[in-house]
Amino acid sequence: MCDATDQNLADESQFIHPNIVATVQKESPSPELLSDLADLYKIFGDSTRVQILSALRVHEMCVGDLAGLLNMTLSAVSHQLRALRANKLVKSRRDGKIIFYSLADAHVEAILDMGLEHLQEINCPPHDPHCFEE
Amino acid sequence: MCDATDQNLADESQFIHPNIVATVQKESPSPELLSDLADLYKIFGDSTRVQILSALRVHEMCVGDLAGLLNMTLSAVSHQLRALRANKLVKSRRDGKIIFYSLADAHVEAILDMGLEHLQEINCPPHDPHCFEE
DNA sequence: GTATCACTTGAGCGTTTGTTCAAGTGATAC
DNA sequence: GTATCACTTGAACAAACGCTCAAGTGATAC
Repeated sequence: MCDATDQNLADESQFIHPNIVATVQKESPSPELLSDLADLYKIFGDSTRVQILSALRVHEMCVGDLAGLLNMTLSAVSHQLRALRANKLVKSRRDGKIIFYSLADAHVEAILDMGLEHLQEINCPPHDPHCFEE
Repeated sequence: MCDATDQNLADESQFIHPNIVATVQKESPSPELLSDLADLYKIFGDSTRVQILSALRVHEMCVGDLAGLLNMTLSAVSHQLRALRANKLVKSRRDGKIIFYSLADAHVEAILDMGLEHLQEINCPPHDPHCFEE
């Protein structure tokens, strides 16, 4: 743990509220970890990849069927599957000539659900007073 | 240009496993909703924005302090705050000349936590000795 | 009024990203 | 062996993205 008087970064030179900045510096995760977090969300931040993940959530699928479902080329889907594989969000098994893809673990589903929940909240739910205007 | 066998449902025409595709089509959310979901995650998919959100989670902050904390220009931070505002992930209040930003609601924290949890699972799962696998 | 502060906004620019196209790999069938 | 199928991969290119710079806005102080 850090000393409470340690303000070597948030001193009086440049900050309007140095004490607040010092507190935030202490309590927020490191920029490196947050950068990894951003990289993870970046994978979910594409329509094609989210559609693939959402489809695989229902059933394992081969690349050709995924391409037909999304109305995209085999190559485009394969490129995105590569990104999903690299980030361990999907796994694959081979059966003869066909390769079946499926979600890597339950965490992927949880992340999808979390986002869908938030979307519903944002779109002014019927009986929720937390509906901002503008 | 579509061929004569192109149909709106997954029949025997182009798919290797038409019944699987049909099931997925029925059970997966619409492409429009999934596109909105991708747009939401896109906001979380940038290191600067995640750092801002993570900082605001600890305490409300003004733009200048955020810029100092992240070691970025006022303009760069303001541009990202605009994106966060547009997606209702942060809210602001004015106090004289200073504008304080804070997280819009608890859902934002939950999404951040979900991602951080997943990162920990990926790096060193408790029962899996498969660390540093590639 | 002018000046300053805190912040926003638009244009410009280099970097990143996602798709297409063409070529290549690995497995099955003959 | 050759042929075909299912899929992958690398290069290329347009579109989207994030930062910088300069100008602009709104509030306070004088």
